[in-house]
Amino acid sequence: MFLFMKKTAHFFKALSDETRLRILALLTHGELCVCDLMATLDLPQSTVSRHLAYLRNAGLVEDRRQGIWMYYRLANEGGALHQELMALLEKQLGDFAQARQDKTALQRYLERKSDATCG
Amino acid sequence: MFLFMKKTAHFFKALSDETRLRILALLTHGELCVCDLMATLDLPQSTVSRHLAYLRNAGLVEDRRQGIWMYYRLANEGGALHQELMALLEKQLGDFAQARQDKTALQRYLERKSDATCG
DNA sequence: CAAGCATTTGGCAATTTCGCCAAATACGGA
DNA sequence: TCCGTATTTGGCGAAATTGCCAAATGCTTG
Repeated sequence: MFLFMKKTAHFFKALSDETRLRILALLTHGELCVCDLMATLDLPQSTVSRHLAYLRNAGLVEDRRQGIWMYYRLANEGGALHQELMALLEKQLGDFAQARQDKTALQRYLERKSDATCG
Repeated sequence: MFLFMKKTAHFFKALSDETRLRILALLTHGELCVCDLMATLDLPQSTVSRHLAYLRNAGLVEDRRQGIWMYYRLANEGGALHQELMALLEKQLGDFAQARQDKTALQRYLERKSDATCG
């Protein structure tokens, strides 16, 4: 049921910030831990956490706790508009210069990351 | 070229307000004058004008001056993301309760409107 | 339960946004 | 050019947003 404009406006507001778009682009490659995101984006934990909370409230991501780590992934529930919009985003987000850069940074980080940490 | 996140974020920000979504929904029925919009939405001219300016800056609508009247319509230029998003919106905006209500109000207003005014 | 790491939340300053009134601007007609 | 109508813009206060630091919370392990 995605019939209320207020909710939809909130949904779009969640998409209206560059940092959140970067996070969503990274999440199109799969579930990630907060620490992965802060390392990749080079932002303080609290900033990343705030944006993730914003995305969760808007229904764009879902979280999962595993021990001390919180994993976030793209949400796949939602109404028709949500579904189609997410499909569109997953298809297009990778085209952004910033997203490509972030993807490289993520890969480099994941290679170096010790198995002892999350994931 | 819709490759810059900042621009895309701004685009989504334009979609993140209920009043602007209502305006866009009305414009899916065709070009409208500012006075049509303010009568239909029951909002002051300045408020409508500000939202239209916001939408124009974000590339979502185009304007056309005819005498003293300004007509606004949905923009059809833009990159792939813009195009697909607009198609999605035009398809779905009519499903909102508020949009249906506004559409009725618009029709009623257009019937009563004197031919002497705009349009 | 104490320590330590991962994460969230409180709070602050700077910026943006929103709705509205009032003033300015744009245009057409007398 | 002056007037009236349509529209935009300036400016105000209230509210939301953003990024960050610091403090609080959650969870696991000893």
